[in-house]
Amino acid sequence: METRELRYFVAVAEELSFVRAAARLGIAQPPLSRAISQLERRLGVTLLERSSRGAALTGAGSVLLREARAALDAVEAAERRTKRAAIDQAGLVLVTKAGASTELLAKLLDAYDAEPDAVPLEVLLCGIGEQEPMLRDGRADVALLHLPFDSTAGFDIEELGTERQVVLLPAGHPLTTRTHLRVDEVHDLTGLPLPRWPRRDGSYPDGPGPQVRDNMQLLQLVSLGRACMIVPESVRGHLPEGVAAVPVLDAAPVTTVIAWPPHSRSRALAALVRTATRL
Amino acid sequence: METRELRYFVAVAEELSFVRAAARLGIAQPPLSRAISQLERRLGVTLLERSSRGAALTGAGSVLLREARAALDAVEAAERRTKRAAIDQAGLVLVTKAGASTELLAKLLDAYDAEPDAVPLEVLLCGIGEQEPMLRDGRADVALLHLPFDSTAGFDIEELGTERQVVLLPAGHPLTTRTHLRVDEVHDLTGLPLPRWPRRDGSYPDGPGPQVRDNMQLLQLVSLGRACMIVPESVRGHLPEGVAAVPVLDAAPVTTVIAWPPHSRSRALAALVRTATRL
DNA sequence: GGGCGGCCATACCCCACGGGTATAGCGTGG
DNA sequence: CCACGCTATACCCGTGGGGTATGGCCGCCC
Repeated sequence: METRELRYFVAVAEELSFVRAAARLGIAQPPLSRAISQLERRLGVTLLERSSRGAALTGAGSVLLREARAALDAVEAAERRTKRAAIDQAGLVLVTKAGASTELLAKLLDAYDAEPDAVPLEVLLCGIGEQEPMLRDGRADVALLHLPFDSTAGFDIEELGTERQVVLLPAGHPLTTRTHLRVDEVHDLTGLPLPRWPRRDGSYPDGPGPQVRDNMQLLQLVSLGRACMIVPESVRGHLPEGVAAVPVLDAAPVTTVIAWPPHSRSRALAALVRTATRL
Repeated sequence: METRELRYFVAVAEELSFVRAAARLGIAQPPLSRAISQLERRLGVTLLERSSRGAALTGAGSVLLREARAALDAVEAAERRTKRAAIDQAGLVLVTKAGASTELLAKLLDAYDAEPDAVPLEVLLCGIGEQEPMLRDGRADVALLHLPFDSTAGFDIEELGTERQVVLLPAGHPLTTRTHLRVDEVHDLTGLPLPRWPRRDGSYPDGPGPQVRDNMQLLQLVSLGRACMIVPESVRGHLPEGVAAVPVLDAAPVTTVIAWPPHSRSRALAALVRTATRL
């Protein structure tokens, strides 16, 4: 199988339409139909059920969609990492969620700068759930992830620390006088729904609660009395006016891990991980 | 980058010769030279230093070799898993080292057969270090690995158990009267060297000790008084005549894990893992 | 030191295949 | 029942991947 075939199939499988997929790929529809037919014939497998109103994935097609995405990520990573390896002063790219583990990140950057074989370290702050694909397709070399929110599937990891969670409430809310809360008490807060975060495709789940895209929005909504949110304890250091935090004793503790693609052989990465685990 | 280009590059990088690589690929040498040149030009990176006596990898070339192997494994896995998904009665393929964890494996097979959503389970016994590539390129769905010998890099795992290690000695050897030994005592056994196992490419490391390829050879050599070997405790149940086992207290304990490729969505696999962890 | 052999690059040719246009077949909905 | 939208088929063209022949370069051996 050639990567071109995989790209074509992924386009069709995602669009569920040969016409739209062809447009997205910048080619005409007939060659695309032919390419997919050839792929099916070579594999000896039916990947799509065609109808006069589009296409639907078969079971094998769903498998190939998942596997093809992974394979294309690997190819893309190969290209990116090779290009970067050719640059003399190539540093490391560290990616983490904006606003998370700021304390830890600052300490890590400081400590790493003091290391003997440190290289330039580029810090990339991204949104929810974007770190994993970046690590997988080579846009980043290393990430700070937060269990149980992020998946570490397929990466090497080291745990850096665990913290309890707190609920962010508007200052002056009755519950801010409490020394601690339970999860079910937080869910029962009428008038203070949990916000809705975007899914990977950018759409929002249904339900009550305001739609938020980043931590600034979240903090503002909390201070306005429109939402509450359970977050790791470490954000307490950077709370704006109008937002209070109360520990939630039975919320799942959050573990911060440093993650990198398996089989890495970079000295610089090893030094960074070593530094992180010694913090 | 197309997989054809990656296959070509891997061949050249492994052979360090355009002529031999072309022969291996079944094409003529000039098209291969051209393909690699095109790849380098498109990447804007020099991958190989040519000389009149062959080729040598640059730094970027080594990176691409590693990454290309991973990417090709992913593509191959995509193809294999898609084909298997199209077969109705596709079962699971479990791979483990021949002669290891026999006890555990037997229990697992029994227990899994009793599961409600069990599927046909094919057991593949392979040699040292072959499980990881098989899992990575889709020849197997799940593996029993043994830490710290096998690498679990890039896989999802669950621990199944830990056991101490014993040293296998010829029956009648003076040390067989001891109730336990230390690692340094085993290494000092003159006349009973540790055997040499093949590396991934099939060659053997230098040093004393007989060359062995599998457990049968090993046991025979031990019973002949030509070698000793530190192995997990569970092999004690299947020792032939002429081989004795003595616990080695400070040898690293061996952890058996069940491992599978990340992002699996198979019910059957989930059931197998669940069964294994409940043993 | 010169001829020789092995290796990679260049030059040139050919055809297979990827891509384009035109159009047919077909199911659906107004 | 027709019109629309989707996929499949037919046919053409050009690129580029593969082949052979050959040249240049370097180390080796006589």
